[in-house]
Amino acid sequence: MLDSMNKNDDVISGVRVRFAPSPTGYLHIGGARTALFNWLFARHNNGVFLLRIEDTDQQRSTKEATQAILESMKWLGLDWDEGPYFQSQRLPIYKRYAEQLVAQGNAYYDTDAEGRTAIRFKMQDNVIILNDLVHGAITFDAAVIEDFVILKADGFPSYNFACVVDDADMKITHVIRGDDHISNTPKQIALYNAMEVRLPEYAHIPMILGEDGSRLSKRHGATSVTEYRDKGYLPQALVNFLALLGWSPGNDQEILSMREMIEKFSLKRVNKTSAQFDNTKLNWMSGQYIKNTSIEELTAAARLFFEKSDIDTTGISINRLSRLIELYHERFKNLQELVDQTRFFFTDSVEYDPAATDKFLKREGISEILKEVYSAISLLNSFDRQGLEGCLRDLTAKAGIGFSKIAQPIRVAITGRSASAGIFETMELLGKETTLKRLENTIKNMDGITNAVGL
RNA sequence: UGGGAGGUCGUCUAACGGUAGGACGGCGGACUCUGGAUCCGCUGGUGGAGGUUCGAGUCCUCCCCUCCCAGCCA
Repeated sequence: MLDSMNKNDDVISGVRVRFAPSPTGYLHIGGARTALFNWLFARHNNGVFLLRIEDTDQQRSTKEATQAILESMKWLGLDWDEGPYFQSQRLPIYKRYAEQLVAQGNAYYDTDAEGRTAIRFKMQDNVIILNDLVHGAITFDAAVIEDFVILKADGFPSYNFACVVDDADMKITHVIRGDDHISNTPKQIALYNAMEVRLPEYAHIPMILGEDGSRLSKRHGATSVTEYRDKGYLPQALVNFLALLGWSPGNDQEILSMREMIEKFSLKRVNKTSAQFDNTKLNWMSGQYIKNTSIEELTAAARLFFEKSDIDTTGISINRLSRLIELYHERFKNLQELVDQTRFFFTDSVEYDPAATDKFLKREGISEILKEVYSAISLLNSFDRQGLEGCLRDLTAKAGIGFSKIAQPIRVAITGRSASAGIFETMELLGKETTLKRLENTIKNMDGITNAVGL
């Protein structure tokens, strides 16, 4: 590393860690958090972070999943120094080690009822102690662990074996992974011992659960990094949020840049308790990041996002689009919300929220009020926020009504919604022509309705 | 069932054995334009029962609950 991100004196030298997903689906947020902790640990210690694809299940592994995982890693900003290595390309290595274990008497050939012959590792009757960096010492009685397959009949290694062979071969110094692997660890330690390889350090980090406290699965809605990207979350926001699931910097600071996370990250401050993924708090954090992002940056990102949402922005200048973003800057928590809130800006056929029209338009006297608004502002020479405010406040003052009496009907008429950015700013941005047209259409529709009812 | 891990506000978290604090949410105000924006305030917790101790979220015992491993899945 040319520019060392960490100048603290707690740096461990020679650190090599890895993230080793199996390519059976998208990168989910639990895996992303495991990758993040490994990455933070590597960067904090100026070590090496490598990627290894555990594609040893020929049925379930796909090229598409591998691509999706790599893309998600890049999107999150988790760059790797080595790899990706593919276990499917290392078959001879596993075979060699497995046969050596057989030769040593630590493993044996075993044929099952279906006639498939595999190599099975023989567990001893000893006590195995795992000194975990997060959990402390954990003791296992190896006698209760059954012999397990290390090399399958198809020549592929099983998980525990491939993991140990590769971690040893790739000189991994710290194994940081989900604590669902704690129960696998005594098997892996037994393998290390049989292979006479030095053990890595272990840090088993707590799992991330769904919002109902159960293990993450598809029925929890969005669980993959890809889905959060597609909803328009900023990668840094998701990273920051994930970092704080199971780790804290030791104070009350919640918004941390990548650099700060790297500086402050320590396995000592990783806790043992699983965390439920709370989308509501993610939204809050995402909103914080949106607010801290410049209008220029947001405008560029928003344009891409609008296009992906089938909203044509080609006729809208950067200047005009950035004015829209500026108005809504503090009102959206992800780009999808921006799209939902500002659809009215891009179309002449505004979608009207029925609840909003019921509450603010389909009321007695509203049509008359809007007509007055219409004629008042159509006389304005400078259709800007100051001119509009002066004109409309004047109108309500003369009529002796509260300003919200006209603000809400106008808002619904021109945006279709009961909540929006400031009403003068919105009218200014839409422009005189569009504003008047929408008011006119609204008035026509209302009169049509009231006439029909015979009022 | 056997083995393993873990239980602090609804959620994420903090607390050398020494006043259980922060954040999100929720609720309530304020903003003579909305609120799903912003600001302010409030609410709410150590799974249960014993024990050790001047003092227990923290240490001990028993119980309860959740999750993981026990696949030729990872």
